[in-house]
Amino acid sequence: MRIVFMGTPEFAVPCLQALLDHREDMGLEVAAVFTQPDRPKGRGNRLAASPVKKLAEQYGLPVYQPEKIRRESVEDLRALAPDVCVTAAFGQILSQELLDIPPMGNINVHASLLPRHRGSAPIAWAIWQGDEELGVTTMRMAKGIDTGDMLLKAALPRDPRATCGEMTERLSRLGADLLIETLRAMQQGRLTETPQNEAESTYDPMLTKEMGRMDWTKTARELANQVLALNPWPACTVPWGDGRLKLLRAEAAEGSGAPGTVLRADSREGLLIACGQGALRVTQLQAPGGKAMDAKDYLRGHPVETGLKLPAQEE
RNA sequence: CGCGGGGUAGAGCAGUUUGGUAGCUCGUCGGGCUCAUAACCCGGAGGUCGUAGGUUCAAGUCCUACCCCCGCAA
Repeated sequence: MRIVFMGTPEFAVPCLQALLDHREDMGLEVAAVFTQPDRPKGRGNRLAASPVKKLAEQYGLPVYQPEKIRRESVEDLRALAPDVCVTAAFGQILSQELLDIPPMGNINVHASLLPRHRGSAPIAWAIWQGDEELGVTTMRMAKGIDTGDMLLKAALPRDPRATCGEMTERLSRLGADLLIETLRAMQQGRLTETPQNEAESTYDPMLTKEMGRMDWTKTARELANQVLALNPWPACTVPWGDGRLKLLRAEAAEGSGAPGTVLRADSREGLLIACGQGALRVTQLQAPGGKAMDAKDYLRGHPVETGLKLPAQEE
């Protein structure tokens, strides 16, 4: 089975790796990899290859990095003559013209239990909304964003301590296994396609920095979900000195006071802040210019006054 | 040459401007108080101040080079 793989971030890496691992026993052949162009990144603004590109290069696979795949790559893809096209967090929308090329169709690995959480940040939104289960779905690709028929699903129970970053890692491995299962079923002709229930579908927008602002009038539980959901990016923040304090991990706790008031701040209790209902215990944070550390460690060197008031709602 | 912060006890920090025998909070060890304690009191251990060189009577502090870490922006 001749495959063209399209993916970009860390989440897509296990999928590509899985395809490569099953070249022998399943007769898979990765003909080429499409990924987003190198972007300036990090200190020094040097161009950085995507995680998928790095893996592809390790295996000497042909790499295509079109700025606009719909405009630039129709002929390339046609020439590659794939049987099937597999995508995972590629970051560009494929046109119908591209989707029509592989005779066995297109398979996408999406990091949610569809039809919930269509869109580009499904894991963060699932955590933020307090879903009891997170998961991955393999699907056919269709016009529209994440609207195609579903193939297989796999789920994990919600972990009240896990950040979006950590869940992304777990789900990426789950997704890779599910992809292999899906291809195996396809080869054996026992793949069933299930249309998504449009009534139950939700589409979640891309994350933005503004979403990291804290509304302390919300419940401690909601805010704890928000903190975990937005870690590592864009991260929840509160005004702090000349900059902003990042809240990286938190949990709902007991406590009451005017929303935004620091109730406790010591190396035993951590940073406890009053919410609309209950209080949020910040357990890991990052000060402006500093690195991430446990709240308890931070407070040893940077005493915080009890009673300090953070803005209950920003702008 | 994108902008910037930093490397000082196990942890988090102060001290560097105005060189002069290394300090704070927590942890840790021992003792005490207490029905008891994460509380309190007393006492102790623990640091070649990132590396190399230089200036000086004297360098954590000034100068030079190098290594490592991190934040922002994108």
